[in-house]
Amino acid sequence: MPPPDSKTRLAALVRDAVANAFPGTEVGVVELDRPRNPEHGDFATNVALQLAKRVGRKPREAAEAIVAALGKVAEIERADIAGPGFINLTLSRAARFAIVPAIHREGSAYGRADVGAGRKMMVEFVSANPTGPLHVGHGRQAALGDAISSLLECQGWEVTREFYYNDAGNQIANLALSVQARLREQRGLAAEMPKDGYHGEYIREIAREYAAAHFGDVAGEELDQVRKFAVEYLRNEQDLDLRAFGVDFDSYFLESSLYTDGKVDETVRLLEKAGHTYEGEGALWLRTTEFGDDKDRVMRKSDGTYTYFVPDVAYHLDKYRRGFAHVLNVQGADHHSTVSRVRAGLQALHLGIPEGYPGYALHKMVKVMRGGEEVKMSKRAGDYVTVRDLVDEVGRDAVRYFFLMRTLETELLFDIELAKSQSDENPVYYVQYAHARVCSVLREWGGDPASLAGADLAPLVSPYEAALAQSLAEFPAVLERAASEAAPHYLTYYLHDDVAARLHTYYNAERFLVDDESVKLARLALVAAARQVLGNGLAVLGVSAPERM
RNA sequence: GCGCCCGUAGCUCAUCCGGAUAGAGCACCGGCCUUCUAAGCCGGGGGUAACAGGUUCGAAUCCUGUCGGGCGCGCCA
Repeated sequence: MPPPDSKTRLAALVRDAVANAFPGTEVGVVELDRPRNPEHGDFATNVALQLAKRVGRKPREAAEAIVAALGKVAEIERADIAGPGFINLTLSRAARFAIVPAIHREGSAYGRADVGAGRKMMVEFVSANPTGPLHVGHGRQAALGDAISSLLECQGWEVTREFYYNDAGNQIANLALSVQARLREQRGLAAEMPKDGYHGEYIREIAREYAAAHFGDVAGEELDQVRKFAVEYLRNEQDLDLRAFGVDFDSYFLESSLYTDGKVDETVRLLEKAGHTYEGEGALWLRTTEFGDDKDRVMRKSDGTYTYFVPDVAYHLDKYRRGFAHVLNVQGADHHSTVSRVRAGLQALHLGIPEGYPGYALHKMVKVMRGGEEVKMSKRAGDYVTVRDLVDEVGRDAVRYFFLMRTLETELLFDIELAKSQSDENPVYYVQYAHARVCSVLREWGGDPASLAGADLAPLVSPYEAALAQSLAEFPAVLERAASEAAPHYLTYYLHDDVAARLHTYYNAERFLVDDESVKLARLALVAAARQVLGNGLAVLGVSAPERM
């Protein structure tokens, strides 16, 4: 394991100082912030402000007592009291650059942690129904789910990426009827699209493919056969799209298997046995209101079939039984009502499943703009932008990065013209370019990068170098936060604003391949460490880190 | 009507587990390429953080209300 970074170490020192200055006072976690203003040192803490009232002292006096108790420490060059009572800490140079050899030592493992301790975690995402190609919303989800999975893996979780697809139910029936109608149409027979049919061009394509695969088989238009063909066809198309997008799943789960394996029936029996069901209006209901839902839910309709709610509960019970005590479902926010419903259903089983199970990461939908106008998307009308379109036109890296830059709760605006015509301005290039630039410098230098691990860093004196080293030291904390909050955007902003930007600034301010050998090696060691962090970060996001651009 | 989310620069968005002067990209203005990649760097203009209260030494951040927007409220999935 890596040694604690300077921030952790400083926090511990301050904590001890507080304990010494004010014996018997509960300190809790000491927060260290990185001030925006460099004059405020490398780290600042507000402990004195928070403690002042409790210890009956003025904030500045409390700060003075803490600084006095801190005494002289090798890592800290200065401890100043500022403003209402902030304590500003300035690191010694050695402490500031200690991160550089550590990064060289750890290489691609730098930033990893072990909070997961090898425990199993399932991330379910995309889970598109096989009724059409993947659209931009699925693209956002694919990018998010994959990045969140990678983040969790970085934190020591054993992650399984699962895709759940609904291959049963009305939507599939409509798909089959739609294809069948096109098929008959193409054969010159009487045909009528179902009321809720799918009108996209791809339905005609499936019909043509079907006809080609069943040449001369005039009778071969039975619904069941058409349905199987269409589902298989679309599943394959979706897989191709996902592969082109660089997303791989560990497992695919079929909703239909819940019926064939008897898991739906078993779930119903368990719920009845637990005593939370009742008959009413010809249907079987579950009292989900007893578990936080806002109204009771129908389990079995009066026609004898189940609502989607039952297989949903059966599916999550199955996840739990497969040994996934930790599950994160990445879904569109339009599904948020299912959260309380599924959890209520699981609680009603009385099987000891935790209340917050499963976890959810809900994201807002993607709004597509074309030429300044919103593209209204309708799946049934077949009018929408696919993942394939985006990857072909904008490029995989740019699309992924763009999807990951936004917080989940923001509606994501994807301007097609902008993405296409100005793809050079996409932030991903800025980050990739920073990586390529360092590669270029190291190529030019021609030495062995591994030899930089032991470089003497004393020649590093500029503020650009201090700032860059500080940013590099924050990488593990950024990963930790991004993983625990399922928020990859923390990582995209960090790579862009804190690493790439500082690297570009440094690049413009100083030359690396200077005559003075010791200065050269020190600078190369620093930028090589930056390259490592960029590479590690981009790998987590599923974005390539090019050596040349 | 009820529930969840959102409202920050001309535009797209960060910051939000309370901290010091609210940041970045695009757009606009002015500088920087005989030098390791100018897809870059430096500087400038641009803000009542929707609005009104409250809590606090301190609020974009927490609480309440109002207004505006999105999503969800089926024996559809």
